[in-house]
Amino acid sequence: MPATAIPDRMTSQGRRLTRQRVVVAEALASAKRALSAQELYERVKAGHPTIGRATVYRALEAQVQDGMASRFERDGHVSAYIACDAEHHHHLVCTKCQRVLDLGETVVAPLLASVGRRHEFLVDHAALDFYGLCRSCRRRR
Amino acid sequence: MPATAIPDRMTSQGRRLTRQRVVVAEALASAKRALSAQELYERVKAGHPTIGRATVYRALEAQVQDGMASRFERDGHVSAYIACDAEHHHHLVCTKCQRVLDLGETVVAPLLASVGRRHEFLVDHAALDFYGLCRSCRRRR
DNA sequence: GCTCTCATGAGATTGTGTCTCAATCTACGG
DNA sequence: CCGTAGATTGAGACACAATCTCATGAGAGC
Repeated sequence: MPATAIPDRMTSQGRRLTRQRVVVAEALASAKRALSAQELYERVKAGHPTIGRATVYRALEAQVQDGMASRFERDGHVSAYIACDAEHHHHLVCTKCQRVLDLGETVVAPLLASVGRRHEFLVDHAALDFYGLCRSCRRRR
Repeated sequence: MPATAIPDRMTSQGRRLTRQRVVVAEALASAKRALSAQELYERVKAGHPTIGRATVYRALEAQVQDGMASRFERDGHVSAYIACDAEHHHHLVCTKCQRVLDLGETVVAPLLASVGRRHEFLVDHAALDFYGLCRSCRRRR
């Protein structure tokens, strides 16, 4: 039960604050791991049976735009989402337990800079997410 | 018309050399830019009207496995493919003209190493592809 | 409260990618 | 050079995530 006022961050861009988006944001924040839109939809639906699939998709898209969540690709062409703070950073995704570790921008900044310099390439965004096994899943092998 | 003997690289893993896979490989190699499976299917079909969609998908998958092509995600949950040599490397993808520049493994190796060290994370694979504007598209703005 | 919008929800629709299976073709041994 | 075993193909059906539509319902400023 975080004391963080999640709703405060959801009214940017003239967006209205609705109960549904709050519910989706709280569900994602409490998951502490990467979830696909479908998985999140099912979780939310347990407590709010009338919520629509499209609403969950739209809420997730809004969260990504507002910097409250991050999206990346899971095997099988499925988007997965993880709640995160607004600072731009990247992730280590455990392909087994779906837990996510943060990777600070400072670690990857040198790489981004050298790429832009060496190739005269204007980097818009980078898929800088690492997939593998986290420490505990690694030991369990 | 490259003199490179493309077929020589397609018989690994007990795979049989078929006309269809050669056609797909040549089409991708001559594209010089990233193509989705669907785009490639349409190109190939122009010269070989009886080829099946599934065959193109299977051929692309085989090429990725054999290190002859690389796959990455385009917006809208679509896989795109680019022909490349067997050395493992990453890419700079121009989101406007779909041309692809290579990014040598040496540039990203330090990052991979530091990630594994600092987080005790066993990196299986990383989405280390950069999306943005290449030099010529950048100037055209 | 009222009103103007925007958001929602239910389902249809889209589009990528996978699967099935009989017919066909490759590779290889004789 | 031919025959056989088994992988590959092609056509379409299928699975699935994601998007779109549009009437209904709810947010926010007055």
